[in-house]
Amino acid sequence: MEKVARDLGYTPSAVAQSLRSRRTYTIMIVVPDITNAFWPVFARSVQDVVGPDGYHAMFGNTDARLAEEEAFLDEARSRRVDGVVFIGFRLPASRLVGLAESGVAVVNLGETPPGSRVDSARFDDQAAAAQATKYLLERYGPSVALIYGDEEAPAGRERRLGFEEACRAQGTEPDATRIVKTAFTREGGVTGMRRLLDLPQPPRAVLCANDMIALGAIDVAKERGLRVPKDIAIVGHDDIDAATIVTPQLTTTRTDARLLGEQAAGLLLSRMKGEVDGEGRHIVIPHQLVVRESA
Amino acid sequence: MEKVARDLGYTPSAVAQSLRSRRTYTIMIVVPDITNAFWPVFARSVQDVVGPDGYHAMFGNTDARLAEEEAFLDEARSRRVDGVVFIGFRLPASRLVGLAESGVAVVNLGETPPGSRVDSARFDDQAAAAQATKYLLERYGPSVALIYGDEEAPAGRERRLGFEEACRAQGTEPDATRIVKTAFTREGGVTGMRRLLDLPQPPRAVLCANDMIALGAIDVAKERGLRVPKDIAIVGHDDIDAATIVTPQLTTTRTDARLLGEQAAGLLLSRMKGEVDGEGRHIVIPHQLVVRESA
DNA sequence: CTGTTAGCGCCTTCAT
DNA sequence: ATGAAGGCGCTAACAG
Repeated sequence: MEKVARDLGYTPSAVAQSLRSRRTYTIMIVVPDITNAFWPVFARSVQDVVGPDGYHAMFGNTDARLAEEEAFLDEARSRRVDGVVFIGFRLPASRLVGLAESGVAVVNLGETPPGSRVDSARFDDQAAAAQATKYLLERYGPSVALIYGDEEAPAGRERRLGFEEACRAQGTEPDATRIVKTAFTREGGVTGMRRLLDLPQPPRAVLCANDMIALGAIDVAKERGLRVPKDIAIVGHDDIDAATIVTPQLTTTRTDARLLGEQAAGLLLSRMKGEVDGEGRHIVIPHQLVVRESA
Repeated sequence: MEKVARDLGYTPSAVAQSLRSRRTYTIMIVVPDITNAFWPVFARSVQDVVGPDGYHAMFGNTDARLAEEEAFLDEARSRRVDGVVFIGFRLPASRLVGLAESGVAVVNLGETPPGSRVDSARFDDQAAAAQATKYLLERYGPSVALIYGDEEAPAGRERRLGFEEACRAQGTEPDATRIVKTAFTREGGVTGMRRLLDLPQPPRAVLCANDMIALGAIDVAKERGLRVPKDIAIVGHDDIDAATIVTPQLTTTRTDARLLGEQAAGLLLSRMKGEVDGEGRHIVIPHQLVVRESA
């Protein structure tokens, strides 16, 4: 009977099943841009963890825009997904509380208000930036600069804070003209580095808030005939594949996207399976300064 | 009334709507590995095209394995998705016919049997490889080699065919010892290049079946103190971001992932919206040899 | 124009 | 053991 049906090409409707069972076996992963090398690795690793339990993933690209962040959260609600992995650049994490309250598993990739049912997994970007800055200060002296992107984004703000924290810890008040805000892209790195090198007293070392910026900074150094790190040292953040492809290979902070994904997915899964039901759990993933050639 | 409901936090259930309307506004994108730089760009561009019409995307990573390719197709059936974008490495394209027949919009990223309702968008990999090989032959003489990956994969086979076609067209019978099969990865490029350089008569120029292989090949050339392209010329395929990050910048065939995505999504969308209903349409996307520094 | 009803496909419950 | 019924939440069709 069942066999006959299956031979006839019958497949049970997951949507009817979902309506009845109130489970969709669907999660939604909302990231700024799947095109940025970090996120595919992250997404893949989340999928690899939840897949064996029958969960499949939908993706949202917000481009770090508020409207998109809200739209995907609404979509997640509407579609009755079982879980959401979210990283908000504009939307306060508090906006996730309601979703979580309504029974969907929510993992936020960033600082998260305690006391809710929202889980979180994140890196301590401020500490990472502080560590990298300290490394630069000790090795190349007080003439350090920062190129970073979007101030609104937690990643941007935290890394700037870490940079300033490390400067102050060494007794150097961070110099505003040496903190350049552009964009988290290679092009942003080009712009930022040009601005720094055009200063009356260019810096000896530059912390870039991510590897793409660092790549652009290296482009400019080469273009001006400067040797890295001999004339100017450059540090990135993320450790994307390109970090070992570029010459000189990039010294950078490794934030392991795969590990973040596994941890986030673990939190999500345990909640979706009902193994956990209380208050949010919060994981900080360790980072690591990888010293290569550029500083 | 409706306003009150919405203020109370009510959101219509998309799953009930789907059951009723028989439309899920969901598409499934099945690729080998979202972690390979080409696919995020492709996926993003598909999403950007279908998103405005309310469609959202699920992703499947097959790792080019038959079981996964089948599993995701089954999942697509079961979930009653409105459309599928599929690239099969193991599964014959004919397996898509049934799905398409049952009313879901299907776009195959590869050669596709005519006479079905399956649409397709693809590059002509054979022609691309032939063109790149011809360039190498004209510029560096008959001593050319090929490093490629998976023979089962259409991309692998077609590129090898193109290489051989171009050799024969120049009157050189392709030399089997100079056709190395490894894997479509940087590591595969390392392995392949070592094998070629250890030959009694190493080649003067190497066609790599993708950029990752070419990156590995460049690693080996550097490690052995060979200058690229002075001592050995290297050409890639894909034009990933890393192609302009590596030194020397890679000469490669650009296959525009964004364009492929837009075209595929266009085909998909027109069918999902019922604007088209007949036999499959087939698009071949133009490629382009981008000459940079490595050859 | 507002209100009721039936059924999308499934699964759990209850009855036979 | 097999079978029938009800309802998950929605919307199209129909009635008042």
